[in-house]
Amino acid sequence: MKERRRVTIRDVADAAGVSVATVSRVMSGSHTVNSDMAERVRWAMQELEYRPNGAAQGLASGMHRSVGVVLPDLSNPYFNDIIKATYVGASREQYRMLVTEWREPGEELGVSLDVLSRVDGLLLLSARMDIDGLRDLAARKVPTVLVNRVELGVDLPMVAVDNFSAMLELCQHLASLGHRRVVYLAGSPSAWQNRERWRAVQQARILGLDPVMVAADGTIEAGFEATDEALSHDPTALIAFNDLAALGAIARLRELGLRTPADISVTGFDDVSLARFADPPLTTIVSPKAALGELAWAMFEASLRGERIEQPPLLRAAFVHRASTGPARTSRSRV
Amino acid sequence: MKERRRVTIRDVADAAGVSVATVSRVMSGSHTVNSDMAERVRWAMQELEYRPNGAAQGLASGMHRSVGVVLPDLSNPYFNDIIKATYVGASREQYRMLVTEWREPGEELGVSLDVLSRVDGLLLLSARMDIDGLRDLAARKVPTVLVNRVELGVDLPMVAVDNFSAMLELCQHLASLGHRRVVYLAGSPSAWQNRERWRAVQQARILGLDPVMVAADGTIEAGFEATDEALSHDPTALIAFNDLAALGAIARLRELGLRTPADISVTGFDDVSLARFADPPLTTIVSPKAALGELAWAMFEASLRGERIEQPPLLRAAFVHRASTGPARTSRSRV
DNA sequence: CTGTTAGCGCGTTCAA
DNA sequence: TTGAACGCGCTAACAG
Repeated sequence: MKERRRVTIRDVADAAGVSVATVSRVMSGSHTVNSDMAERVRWAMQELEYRPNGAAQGLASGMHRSVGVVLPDLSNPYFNDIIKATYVGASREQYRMLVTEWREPGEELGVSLDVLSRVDGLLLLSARMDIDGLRDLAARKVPTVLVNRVELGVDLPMVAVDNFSAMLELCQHLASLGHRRVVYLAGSPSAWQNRERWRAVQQARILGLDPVMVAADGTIEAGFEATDEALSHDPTALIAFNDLAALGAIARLRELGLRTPADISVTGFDDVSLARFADPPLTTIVSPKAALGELAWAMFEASLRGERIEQPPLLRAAFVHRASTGPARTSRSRV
Repeated sequence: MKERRRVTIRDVADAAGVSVATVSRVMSGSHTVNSDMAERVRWAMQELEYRPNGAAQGLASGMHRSVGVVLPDLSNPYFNDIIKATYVGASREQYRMLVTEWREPGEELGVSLDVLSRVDGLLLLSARMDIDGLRDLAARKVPTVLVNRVELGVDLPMVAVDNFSAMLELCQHLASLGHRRVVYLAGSPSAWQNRERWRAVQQARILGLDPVMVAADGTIEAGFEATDEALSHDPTALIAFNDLAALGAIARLRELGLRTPADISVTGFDDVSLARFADPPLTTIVSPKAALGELAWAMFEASLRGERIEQPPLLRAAFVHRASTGPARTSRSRV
């Protein structure tokens, strides 16, 4: 295992007794190469343990064979399954994944642009930048797909779950259990998914629901902390923005001596892997995270090839009734 | 938002009426530049919305300003906090993060090498490749730090948690509660952390524990499914490789009508964010995931600068007693 | 089918 | 202090 200078295409060419162009050709799988010449080249590459320099390839060809993934928060486990599915697609095509989070709202566009010189395009997960930002990106004609966000009037391929219908179905479920006074534990106000879900909850007035919104932000901690304020509205059910917030809420309710669902029902959204193992198992919406990731990659790939992409329909998310919801308790003051 | 050709350093130079070299200098913060010239350049960069081409910078300077993060499984939320902390450090230094998982054991080295042509170095999270692989990497003299793995005889900086001591402390806790017959729900056999934790559990024989190992793999599902076999050994406590497996086990126990900890105690490891919100809240080990990520980045950075790195001591992980453990039930057959 | 060569965009000598 | 010119490693014409 001796130390060695980086071996370049030049070294391979010399070792094989051919030109660098030929080496480049066998790498790209060009069929216009004499087969035993190609064999010699491959042998030399093996022998020298040649690894093409990605930066050089990118600079010369304009293709980087990597995709930029931009998301709000790396620590949020919700994105894991999406990223995973995307990664599977990407690696199948020998693509690498450059992951960036932005944290500060307002940094999102900057971060995206920054990474643009090292990738062939972008996957924007749960983008929250304003429409102008999206338009800016769209105008750059760089393959970019929006995941978990739908924005009419922006010329970008997008893939998202039908949050509205799913949430409405969940509300229907609650209504049928006799719930009326409910609190929506909100996600980030600037998140499209939050707006859709809240829109559905409001729509559910026609089902008899009487919803109030309480701010949180889709983390366990936020769900935990927002619960006290939620209870001040004397609800029979808590509709959390997502599973994490729901889990946090349940933990707080337990602390307060309130039983779920006997005293109060709680619903989640997403069906993270823990949801069904929680106590009680969470009534929630199964968002097709893997499908989302796969589809996002597929659209990205199509976009790379310059194909004109037809907008796929919103992905359906299934409602699943587990044990965290039950009949509304009859209206008497809580414990 | 008109469409436009990529603006290069040339454009900036022209707009500012200077040479490209000068522009390059102000970018690198060279102090040998006339200040109003520098000002003009900065103005031109602003005006043209100039973004240096990363690939070109990488090619010219030999630095890619990005780090490769290699891990076993993107969907495992355990890594989120580590990656997050690493990312914070990296982005502070304008570094990007190229993330890759390997899935198939045996692909790890290949994946690592593959990414090496586009990054300045590697962060190997919970690496499971064999020593020869590590040595191969070490011989390449590329900045590489091992996270969650310690391997004497490999010349690579490494940072890890003191799994052994922490697990021993946890065992001490169980022993003091009168537990004797315990089952260790194992993680991946090739994971260093698993080996360390199991080693500690075995060591705990001197504390009176009588441990049996049952295969699992550190996921909720695996913990859930391994529980039945674990019970066949009639333990009073389950020591799970990590929190996820513990949570899965508890879910299964509940299904079986066994109460935690009244009928059987369960411990986790890591203290993922859900652990304290679970029912019952998990007795576990708080691994300093953020510190791990920060330290990993710091060591990587030092390694980049060519500094000789002194091996830091293992990070201490605190034991935390919550409600999933209690006195061993007196020995009578289970329900 | 193969080799020569001109860039890709930028960092970095080396003179001036 | 500044600019001209070379080279980083590779791809993609263009010749032959």
